[in-house]
Amino acid sequence: MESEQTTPETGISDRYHPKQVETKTYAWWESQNYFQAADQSTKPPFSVILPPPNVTGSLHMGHALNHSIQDLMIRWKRMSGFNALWLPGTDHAGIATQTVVEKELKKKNLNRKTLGREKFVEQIWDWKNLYGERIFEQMRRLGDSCDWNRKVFTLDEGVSRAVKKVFVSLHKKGLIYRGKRLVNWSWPLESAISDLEVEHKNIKGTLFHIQYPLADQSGFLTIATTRPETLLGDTAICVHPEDIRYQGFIGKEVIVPLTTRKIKVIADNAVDPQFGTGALKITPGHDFNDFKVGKTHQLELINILEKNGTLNENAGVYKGLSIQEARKKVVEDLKKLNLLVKEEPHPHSVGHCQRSGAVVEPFLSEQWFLKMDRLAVPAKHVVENGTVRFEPESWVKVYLHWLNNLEDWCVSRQLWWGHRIPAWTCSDCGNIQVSENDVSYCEKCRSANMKQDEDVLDTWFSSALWPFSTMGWPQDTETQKTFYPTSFLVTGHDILFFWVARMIMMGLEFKKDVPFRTVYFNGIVRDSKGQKMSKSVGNVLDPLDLIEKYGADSLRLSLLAHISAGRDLKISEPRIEGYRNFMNKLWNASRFVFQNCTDFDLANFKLQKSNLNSFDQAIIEKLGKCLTTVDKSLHDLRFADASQALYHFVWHEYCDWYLEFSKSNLKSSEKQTTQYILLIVLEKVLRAFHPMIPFITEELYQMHPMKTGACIIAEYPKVQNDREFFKLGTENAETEVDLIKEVITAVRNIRGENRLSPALKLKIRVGISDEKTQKIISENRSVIMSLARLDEMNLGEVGELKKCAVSAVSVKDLTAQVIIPLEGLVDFEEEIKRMQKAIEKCEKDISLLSQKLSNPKFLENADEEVVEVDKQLLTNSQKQIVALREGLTRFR
RNA sequence: AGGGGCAUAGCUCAGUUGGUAGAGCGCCACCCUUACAAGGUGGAUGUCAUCGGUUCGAGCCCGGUUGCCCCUACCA
Repeated sequence: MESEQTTPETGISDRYHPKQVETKTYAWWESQNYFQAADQSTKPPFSVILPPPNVTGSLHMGHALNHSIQDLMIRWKRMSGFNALWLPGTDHAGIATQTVVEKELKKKNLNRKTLGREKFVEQIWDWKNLYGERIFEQMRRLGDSCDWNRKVFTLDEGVSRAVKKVFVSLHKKGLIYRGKRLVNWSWPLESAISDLEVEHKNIKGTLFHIQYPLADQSGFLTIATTRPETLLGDTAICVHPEDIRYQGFIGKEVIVPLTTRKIKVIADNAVDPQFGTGALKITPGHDFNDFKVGKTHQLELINILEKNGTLNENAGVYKGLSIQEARKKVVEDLKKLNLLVKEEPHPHSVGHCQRSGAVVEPFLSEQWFLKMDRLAVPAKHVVENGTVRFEPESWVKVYLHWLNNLEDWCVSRQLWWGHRIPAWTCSDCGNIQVSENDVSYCEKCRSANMKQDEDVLDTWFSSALWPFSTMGWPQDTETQKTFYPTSFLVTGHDILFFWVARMIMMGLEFKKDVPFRTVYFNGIVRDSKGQKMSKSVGNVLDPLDLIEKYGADSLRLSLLAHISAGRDLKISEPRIEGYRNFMNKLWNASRFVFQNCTDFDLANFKLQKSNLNSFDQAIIEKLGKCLTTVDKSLHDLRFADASQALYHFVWHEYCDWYLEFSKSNLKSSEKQTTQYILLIVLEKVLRAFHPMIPFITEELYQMHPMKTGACIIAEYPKVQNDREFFKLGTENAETEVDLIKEVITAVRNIRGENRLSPALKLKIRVGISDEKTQKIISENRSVIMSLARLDEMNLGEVGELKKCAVSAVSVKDLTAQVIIPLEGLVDFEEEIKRMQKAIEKCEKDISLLSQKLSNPKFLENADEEVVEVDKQLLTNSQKQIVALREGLTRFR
């Protein structure tokens, strides 16, 4: 049975309900314009551009991770006095979007070809206007604090202008050129794709050995191929020049099977004599290597394919067949002619189109290319010299290696959705004009028959300009002056080449400065078994479901608390549940504080340093250390460390101990001081935790009597900014409190090990041999008695140990023995075991430490501090073992 | 083939100048102790993959081996 309790005085529920908080809070932040950054400000700038999600996209776990990091950084910087801009936008995602809309059309029995370009593009726009910003709504659920007023779409007019300008400028510089080349062709898309869009997959293929009859009928030459149908485009046979088997064949002619064409046998080093038969058929029109060989030997180039992947008239009777069909047919026909001499299984890797999944065919066509070598040089430098920092650094090598081995980038796509290439061809004289503005007549022949290029640009072309095209470039805007270069980029390493490298090149070329200072590579979110999440496997976790179930903060923290740069992250529901429990813990701790502080008079309270007890000083000390760790971790981009430090402080320092100590202090004359410390520590924690878990912290902050406005724009707590307060914390108090905790833990331990009921109040004795310890224990008698559940505690000599459990505690130079008479309470066997174990541990320590300390080389070489610590440990262990042994003998 | 990464408690992972192995989850036991059972208290569990080297001292540094993962390129 679950029952919902609320506190009458405060009306706060005893469980945290994220749903009741999140939407309301987000709407409030947005209405107050808290996410807005200013183009001009006296504050230092901090800017992040959102890697633009596809308009077809919906929020997945990858986004959740990536955005949690960005939002953490933005909120942290915003609270730390920066003019923080998180600039959102979406990507038109050429192929992806076109595919989605085509599918929609298919349902209505339409297709893009019958619709025509103009109508089809209209349809896509309609679709985009309907669904294109769905992901922004989902981002709001996560809590992303983007400056929504600045949202950009890659096909917006401003961005389009930037794209045209860059294209024209690169063309003028001779970096963009048109060329007829072999490209990776995706026949379902009927478009070229870039090298990066080709995915290599290992498949089980077949190696066919095929005989080519010599033209002089003196015999055969046998070649091996995995793609027999391409023989229809063969224009040579090639062997290695030093291959003795084939010396007699070089220069002769063979007949291409199934045709009447005669082709030459040539020699080239490109052939590996070890592979297959050592003879290679050359098909320059359909193979990248053959294309090169064809070029050096000036071979004819035969194209046997149509754009849609069927064979053309050059394939003779095979015309109209698909590649697969043709392959089957060719093999059959070769068999009939007894020209197929061998088929062997041959595993090899084949390029597939990343988008459509089809096998990529090398295909000769006219495309636009961007020369990369010149752009790559400065892009290498800025990463080498650290102007752009990669985190983790290991990606630098990968990046440089790629830039050193660059092919030119095929930037044209035979699609309809995207930035149309700003180039016009004269139908009369063939002149090509590239221009930012529409071209109406030919500059060469004055003809008005100018036709714009049908192709659009690769989506990544506009993405490469994103850091400045979103800020109004090519116009000279204040936004750019303030926020370019951006401060921080968070992205997956899968788009290091697609996007990051190209942004660096374009930024340097057109803004003369890097696009960002730091790139943080987040890993991939995997399922609990380490598998990639995929629909077909059915292991996809939907962030929106998780938010619905556990709240956005739980999701964010479970991601943030476990990331380390560049490493993949396994996530499962039980983990998120754990962080949901933490939210509840924080909620209830706050509830406790608010309940107990309803009578606290903040306005008239004046903190007296002398009123602070050890617990107060110790918790301030711990909080200071925690905040220092958080600050350092965030600067070092160690988000997990920062999150865990706060998590640990809240649960295991503040809740487990300070709150418990406060219960008796709230009844004492120090009540007001305790209330104040309870409140102020919580208030700082809420602010410090806000960037990771914004919703719950804002909600609790709004209930907090010390709030000033909104948590989201409150100052981020830092020890340096609050020296007066943190000076109140002391190491001495921390040590004292640690000793008190140890004593309490010792009693609980004996109780637990001996299965003594928590309800049973115990009588104990604490053996003490120094005044300092004596003072601490006696001053905190009531707290110890209450938390250890005692009804009697005597201090003094160790005394009589007959039938007593003994536990020795020590913190730094403070030591004590906790002695509990167990006569009549327990089965002694358990207690004997416990004490024997403790003695064994002591013995082990003593032997290890004394061995170390008697080694002269250790004393010589080790740091003084290390030696001191070890000496202290040894002394303590020696003291402890005496009492334990004594106790054990008296037990029997 | 080249490059990179990983191997630590049953699971997921920390462990940043080398100084006696940690957390969370899970597990076991006892507890509705007036913030929280989405909780409290206590407990068990590791030849830190393997071999060798450097060192007074190695989870950490160096070299070899094994196993898994990723990237780039090629595979007629």
